[in-house]
Amino acid sequence: MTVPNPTTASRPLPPTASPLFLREDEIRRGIELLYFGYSSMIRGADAILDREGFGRAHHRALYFIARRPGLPVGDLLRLLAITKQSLGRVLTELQSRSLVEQAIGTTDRRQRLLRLTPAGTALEASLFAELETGMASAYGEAGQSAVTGFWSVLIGLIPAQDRALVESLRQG
Amino acid sequence: MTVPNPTTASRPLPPTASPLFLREDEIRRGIELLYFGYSSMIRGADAILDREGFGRAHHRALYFIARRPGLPVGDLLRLLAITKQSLGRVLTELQSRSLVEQAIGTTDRRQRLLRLTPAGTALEASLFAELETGMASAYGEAGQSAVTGFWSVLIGLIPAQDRALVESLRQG
DNA sequence: GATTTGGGACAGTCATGTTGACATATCTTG
DNA sequence: CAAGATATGTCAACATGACTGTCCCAAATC
Repeated sequence: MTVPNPTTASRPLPPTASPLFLREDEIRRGIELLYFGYSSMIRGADAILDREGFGRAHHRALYFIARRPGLPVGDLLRLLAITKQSLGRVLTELQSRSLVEQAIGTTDRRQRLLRLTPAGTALEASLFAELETGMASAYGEAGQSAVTGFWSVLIGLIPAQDRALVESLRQG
Repeated sequence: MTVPNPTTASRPLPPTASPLFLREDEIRRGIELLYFGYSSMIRGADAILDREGFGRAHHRALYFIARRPGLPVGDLLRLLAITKQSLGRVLTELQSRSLVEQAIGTTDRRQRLLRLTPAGTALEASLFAELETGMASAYGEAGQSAVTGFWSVLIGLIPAQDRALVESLRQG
């Protein structure tokens, strides 16, 4: 723990409480806004998913395959941080609905490279549009420098050894 | 929809694609960092929850009761945005483990006002410490102005009619 | 007195995660 | 080339935390 231990409730208001108290409130505010912001962002896509008979797990798979066409199964597994069995069920469903297809890896023939079919691309685009609506208006309200701060705090939340994985998604 | 519809993949690189393309990448970066940042933040508490035989639903209930001692069940329901039945099970478990207790409402005797027992306070404090570790170091790395931006983008993600609920948690 | 509201409880279902074991194809290395 | 490591898929069994729908009681409000 890099910080002294502030207990939560009924602190008896010591004379010098103010900075520590404010800090805890700032931490709690971050926790809460992150929780509600995240929940709000994904809520928009849920109606589409329901209509299609899918859940959030399907959405996450579609999202990352859209983002990185040709993604091997193992990479997707590491991104989602779930077990092979959980992912397997989701991928089987997406493939049986012809939203995702596989190709044998070129350099490593053990790999199955995932990509969206045209139907999958269309569904992912409609899901993305839902998220985008909220995110774009939040960016617009907050302004560019706020967006930079938003990113940098979130990056700081990700353990150092996981950051490369996230950065690997970036545009290129 | 407040924005034109940018489709995701295989856009045939029109001459003026660059600004739109960059914007989509910025939106996707926000989506991804929010997903990974949120996941990273809560992952720390999971080990404690496992050890106690609880799940994230219990954590969320403990968190909000700690944050607003004397919270009525209905308010907690609105914060968590789950059904009464789902919350009921969680509260029953927390009460049977003597972490949460109820009192009859003073102004409205139908209400059940929730608060943590000393044991509940201790557990919540240990869970909070896990979240705090990550959040405090992310704040420290990013700096105060980034934190402000972080908050303001997240607030922008929350639908206007829900913001009052979130703000009602603030310190006071 | 009638209706609404706050809370609780029942049964049943579903989505999504888990563990552990095992199979197959392919790549890498001694 | 043989042996081991890796990428993937698949099975059974299970846990959690959501859901819907229905019903109930007590207290507040009209």
